[in-house]
Amino acid sequence: MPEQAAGRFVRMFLSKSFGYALRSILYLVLAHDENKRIQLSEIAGKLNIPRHFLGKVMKRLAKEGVLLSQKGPMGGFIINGQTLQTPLIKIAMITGESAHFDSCVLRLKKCNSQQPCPLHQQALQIRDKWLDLLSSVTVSDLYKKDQADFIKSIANI
Amino acid sequence: MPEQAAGRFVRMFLSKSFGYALRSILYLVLAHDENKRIQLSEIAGKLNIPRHFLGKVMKRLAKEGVLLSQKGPMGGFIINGQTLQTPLIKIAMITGESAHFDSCVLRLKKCNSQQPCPLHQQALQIRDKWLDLLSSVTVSDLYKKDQADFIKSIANI
DNA sequence: AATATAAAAGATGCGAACGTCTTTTATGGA
DNA sequence: TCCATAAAAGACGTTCGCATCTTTTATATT
Repeated sequence: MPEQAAGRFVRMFLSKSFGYALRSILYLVLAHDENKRIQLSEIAGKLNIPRHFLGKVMKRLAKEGVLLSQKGPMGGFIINGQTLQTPLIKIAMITGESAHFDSCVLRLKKCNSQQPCPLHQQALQIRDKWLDLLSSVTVSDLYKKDQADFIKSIANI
Repeated sequence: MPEQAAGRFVRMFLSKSFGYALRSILYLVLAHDENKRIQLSEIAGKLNIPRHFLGKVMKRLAKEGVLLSQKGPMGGFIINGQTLQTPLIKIAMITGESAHFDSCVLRLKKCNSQQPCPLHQQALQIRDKWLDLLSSVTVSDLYKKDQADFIKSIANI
């Protein structure tokens, strides 16, 4: 089973909004200059993200305290004390709007912890690994690990 | 992070079509009677699956050889020699129509094996565990493991 | 051969994630 | 105080997985 082909049939990913949010946050982190706010149009332009769509994502991030926003002339977005310490799972929760997660990965209706399907435990373990990973990794972890490659990831379209 | 809440924000599941396919196959396995074909309306009715939608799923399964179909009076669906040996990943591939899987779980555009993002390896490992599980488990494995609970899972809505 | 049956096939509709456009609100500066 | 700027907010459009309905094709029975 070629990895690329198989991946198409199993969904294990985050929303597009999540990707937009993460890349925008990293952009703000890299471009951070004390007191200088960065505007939506710059972020959307540099990262090639639909501007108005990104506006909604950024609004939610600001509302949740992951970053700061300011209206008006010289306004824009800027990181705050929380930004670097934000775990990825928080960004996922802020941007994730899909409410239809079935606890049984096989979609068997009567499957639960009391009456688990044969895959229940193994599937839960894998999902928990995934959640643990997103919970343990923060924005600063990403920023630190391999910065050179990272800047490219962000700046390039 | 409560497990149930977190699950809503991370997508790791199979399509509805997959669930319909799997449950229908298991139904055919359990209800199997030499030479007696089972009709779409019975399966859809018993499993509470939209009939016409299931028709398309079953058609694909038959076309791929996972089971047999026959038109006309006394027609219907029936398992064949392959059915029990079918790994779940095959059902996922047949029923999976989502073609938009990004190799980078963080949706970073420049992330690949040459230039991996900080989560790339860990995320791939988790995804591979998930793919391995689906590749190693066959229909007969599900059928055998805990049959009593299973029949309930299938027969109940 | 004619008929009834059941899957195959195709047209159409729905809802949610994703995306675009316009209007409103807040704010720094003239 | 007025104006320009930039985010906030909300209306509207698009796409795709999911679902429904109708028509066509194949086949067992008469």
